[in-house]
Amino acid sequence: MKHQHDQDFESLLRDKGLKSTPLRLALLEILDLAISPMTAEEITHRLKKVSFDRATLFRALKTFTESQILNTVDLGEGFHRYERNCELHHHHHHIICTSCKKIEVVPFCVPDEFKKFLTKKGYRQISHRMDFSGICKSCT
Amino acid sequence: MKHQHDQDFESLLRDKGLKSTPLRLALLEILDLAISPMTAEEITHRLKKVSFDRATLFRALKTFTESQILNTVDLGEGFHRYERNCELHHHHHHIICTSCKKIEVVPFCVPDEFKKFLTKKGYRQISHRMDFSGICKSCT
DNA sequence: GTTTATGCAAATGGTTTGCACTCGA
DNA sequence: TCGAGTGCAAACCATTTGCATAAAC
Repeated sequence: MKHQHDQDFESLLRDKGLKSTPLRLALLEILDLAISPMTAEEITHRLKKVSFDRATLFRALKTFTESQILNTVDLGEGFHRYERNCELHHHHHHIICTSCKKIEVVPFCVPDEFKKFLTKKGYRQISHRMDFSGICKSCT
Repeated sequence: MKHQHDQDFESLLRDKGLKSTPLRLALLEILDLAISPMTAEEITHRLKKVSFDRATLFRALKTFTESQILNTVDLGEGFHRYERNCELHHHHHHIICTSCKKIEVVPFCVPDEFKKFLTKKGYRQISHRMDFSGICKSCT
């Protein structure tokens, strides 16, 4: 499985009705390779090559999230993280090490019964958030 | 089951090594009666009778959370909510209606296997967050 | 009399917005 | 060309902090 090229990113943007710009392509390149969800600041550091404005970055992150190109991840750190949202890498949850901040994907999701229960209670369009934290092996 | 009185709150504070002040007592009174976790703003409204400063409120909320008198709740709204943390009302999770913002407690928690799995992976002091959102019956 | 809590004012930090300009399609 | 995307500067908003004063124990 090889990485997507700029060309793929361009068609991705086109499919979503978004214009292709240097910042957006660079953003997709970085996030496509990321193993863990990245903060705006981490992204900024990796974007040194491309000139861009902070506001533009946040606008792009927001637009991409709305277009389902990215997921905005909240791990209770006081800021957001962003990750690619593609078929290879769909809905999942994380655990973050409270010491070294390493983030891993966790291989389970909220049990179906929970959703069923809430549906019976009359809730529609239910979604959930779940994340874990702890001290990882290396930090023990 | 009757509500705690100021006197009980005073001993609660004493037990935690905290000083008893008008604001703190008023805060405990309000939160002890609250059915859902409240925002700092909601609390401020209910505190009209007592004069206090915003910074002091946040300091009290922080102190109380550190002393386990309160839980700080994050439902991804962009601000925090606070709720009493007592034996009658321990660890639990919420669902918030995305339309009317009503919050309910949900009668389940993350399965034990999840924690076991993460423990086997080498994680210690694991904690979790889980919350739901959806459109409630009344808002359908 | 100490220690801790409070008020005031100013700062913080992530994120957003208004507006004029620029660039991609 | 024409609307979407960008840069700049300023605003936002929940929360925090420094510091001097005041209240609790």
